[in-house]
Amino acid sequence: MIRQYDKIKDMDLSFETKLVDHKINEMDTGRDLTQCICHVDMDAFYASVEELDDPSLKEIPMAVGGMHMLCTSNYKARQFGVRSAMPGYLALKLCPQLKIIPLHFPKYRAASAKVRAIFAKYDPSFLPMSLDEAYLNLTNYLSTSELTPEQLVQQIRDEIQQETQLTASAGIAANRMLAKICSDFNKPNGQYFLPMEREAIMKFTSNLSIRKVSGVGRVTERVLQTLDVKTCGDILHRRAILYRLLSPISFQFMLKCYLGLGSTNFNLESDRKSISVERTFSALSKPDDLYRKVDELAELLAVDLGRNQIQGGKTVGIKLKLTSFDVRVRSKTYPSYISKKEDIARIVKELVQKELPVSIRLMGIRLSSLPPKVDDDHGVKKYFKKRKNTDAGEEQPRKISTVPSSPVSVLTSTSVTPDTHLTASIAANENAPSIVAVTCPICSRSLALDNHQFNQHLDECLNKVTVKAILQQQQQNQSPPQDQTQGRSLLDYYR
DNA sequence: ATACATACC
DNA sequence: TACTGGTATGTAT
Repeated sequence: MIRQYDKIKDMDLSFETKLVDHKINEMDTGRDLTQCICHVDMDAFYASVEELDDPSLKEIPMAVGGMHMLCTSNYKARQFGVRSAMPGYLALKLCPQLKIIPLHFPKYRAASAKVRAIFAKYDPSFLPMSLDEAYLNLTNYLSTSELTPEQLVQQIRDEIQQETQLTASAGIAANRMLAKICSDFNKPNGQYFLPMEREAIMKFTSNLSIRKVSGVGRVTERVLQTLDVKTCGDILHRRAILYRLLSPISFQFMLKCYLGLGSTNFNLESDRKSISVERTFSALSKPDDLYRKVDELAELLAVDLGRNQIQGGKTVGIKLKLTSFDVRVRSKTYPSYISKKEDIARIVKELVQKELPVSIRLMGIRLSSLPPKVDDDHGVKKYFKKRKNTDAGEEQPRKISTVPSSPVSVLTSTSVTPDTHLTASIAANENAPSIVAVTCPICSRSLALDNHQFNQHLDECLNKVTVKAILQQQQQNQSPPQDQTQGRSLLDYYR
């Protein structure tokens, strides 16, 4: 990617900038500020539950988990650098006095149930993310109450503390992405309210470390750092470069970060794409042992399928982690849906067999290519539910990576007007709202339009059908483009 | 369609 | 002793 970057960093990207600005404007205008979303996060949940049972644990550094992995640590332990997701033995090196408590899931589930009962009072369709974390849509409740969002959330947190003697932190904002970030701001036992207003949100994101955004991990952070993007606000300055370097999905996610856009939709189950189970164990290599594992996992997966009301999947996959820690993933797709545990086991065994001989410490099996979710809604409701609207996008960011090249050059390369002319025209347009002759980069037509009209024209031009048609036409009319992949990203935006 | 990588908790 | 474990999904080939 660095090479790609070097190649384009000195190029004239004013057209890309224009295109991206158009997109930004569109997204900004479509912003939904009508919802009040709250993210509640219990403080050091498992550790706090353990402290309830044994208050003496509060006085010492303590963590919950095992030698292989810790799930949570109390705040005393965090002072030593003991974190969740850290192997216990390593934590002991940092903090030899650390007391490690084994997991007691039934207790955590019981505590979680109490908390969830409270959530349900304020939002019956609250969205639990794990035992200790949930999103609430407070819009409805607030509309029937005199309380401000902050007062309401304070009340909810008070209630949690009364009922469970556990503390929670919360974030209140216009969407899930922002609420999640806010819940981290005054942790532990605090809350942060980000008003559901455009200006407040833009100010908030402008200085917000990109790493705070859920979905941006260590790797992505580093990649972005290379491009001088540290905060969500930085994305604006680098928008043209990002547009050229990132995949359409990643780029759109970047724009959402910049604008502080996120989902307000709580229906996660609707677009699940796969279901899987995996287990780690002490090294196995005898085929019989492996096949026994397959049967165990197939059983678990079949149960999970039933519990989630999933009919089956056409693709069956395995994951093997060798004792060398290498990971192998294999899969096979069938014309019909696989769901019975016997069928799963049989296919998985075939896949495993091809990998023999192996010595593994983990086996996972997966079903994907799931059937489209059956909509059991009757009546008019479904017409509202089904709309996979433009923005409905969950927080689905993940992989940042390069896209081979930009679609723009292939589009402009066919236009009668050279790039330089085009950008000059647009630039002229910028400062003088008068009518200027431009060549539309999409349809190549010469147009006499003012800035507003030009944008409107872009709108019309930039829809799936038009773009597809044009790309097709270009492929016919033109000697093969230097780069076959070029049409891709632009199409993907409007798919 | 398949393999691999990153992220979250 | 020991670098987690379970699930989802984006991206490259």
